[in-house]
Amino acid sequence: MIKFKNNEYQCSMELTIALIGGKWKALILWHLGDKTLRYSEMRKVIPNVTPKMLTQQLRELEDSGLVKRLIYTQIPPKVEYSLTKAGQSLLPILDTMCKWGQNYANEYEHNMQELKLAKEE
Amino acid sequence: MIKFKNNEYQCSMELTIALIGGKWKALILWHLGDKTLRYSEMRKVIPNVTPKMLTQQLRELEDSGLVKRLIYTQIPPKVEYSLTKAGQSLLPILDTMCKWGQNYANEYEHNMQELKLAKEE
DNA sequence: CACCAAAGTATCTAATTGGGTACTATATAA
DNA sequence: TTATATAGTACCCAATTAGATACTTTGGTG
Repeated sequence: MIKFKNNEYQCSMELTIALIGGKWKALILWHLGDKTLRYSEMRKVIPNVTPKMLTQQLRELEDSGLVKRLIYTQIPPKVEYSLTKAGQSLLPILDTMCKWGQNYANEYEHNMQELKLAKEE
Repeated sequence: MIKFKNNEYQCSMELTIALIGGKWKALILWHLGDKTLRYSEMRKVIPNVTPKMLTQQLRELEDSGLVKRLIYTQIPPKVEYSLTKAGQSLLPILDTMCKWGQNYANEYEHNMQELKLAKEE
C-alpha cells in the first residue's frame, strides 16, 4: 500500500501508471527528453493534441513534479517546458517501454504471419 | 509510427501504455507473475475490482496475447489464468515501474518534509 | 426437489476523459 | 488603426471507462 497526494495504491506500479498513463503524458515526457520546448512547439510535435488537453496534461505533469514550467514575462507570451530531475529519471523506463512495444508489435506481426501461412497449407 | 490491431501509434511506447495502462491491467499482470490464478482467486487478491471489470480486462489482456486462459470443462466451472511468454517479458518493466514509483513517492514525501520544515523556520 | 459452487452476463447508471471551436489579453509592428 | 503572435481559457458535448447489483448456467449433493 502506497500513498501519494490523497490517493492510495495497492502497488507503487499503479502510482507510476497513474502518473504517466493516459493518452498524452508519456508522449509529452518522451518528446521533452532532454530538450526544452515552448507550448507552440509542443503542439507541432504532437499535432493531434488539442490545446485544452495539452494544457491540462502539462499542468498535471507539473503538479506531479515531472515537468518544469518557465514563464518569460513578455508579450507575446513565452513559456518553456522541460523535465525536472524526477522527470528525467523516467526516461530509461520510457525507453524500455518503447523498445518492448516495438518488439511486441513485431513479434505479433510475425506470429500472425505464421498462423496465416499455416492456414494456407 | 507503429500499427497494432487497427490502431496507429506515434511511438511504440504509446502502444505499451495502451496494452498495460488503465486501472487494472498492470495490477492483474503483476499479481499473476509466474503463478496461475483462478477467476475467484483473482477477485480475492484484487478485492476492489468488480466482476465485470475483471472479466473485461482479462479478455483484453487475452486478446493482446499477454494472458492465457485455460478452461476446464467441468461443473462448477474452473478457469485458470496465467501469463503468456509475452506477458512474462513484461515483468521486468513492471518491476522497474514499481521501484520507480516507490522511490518517487518517497522522494516526494521527503521534499515536502523539507518544504514544511523550511516554512516553520 | 431445492440448493450450491464458479465463472461469469446483463442492465443501468456514474464518473472520468477527451474533443471542437471560439475567445482573450496585450505589446509591438506595419 | 489594424493586424499579429503566443499561450492559453471557456463552454459545451461525445466517448470511454468504471461501478453496482442482480441474474444465469448446470451437474452434483443432501
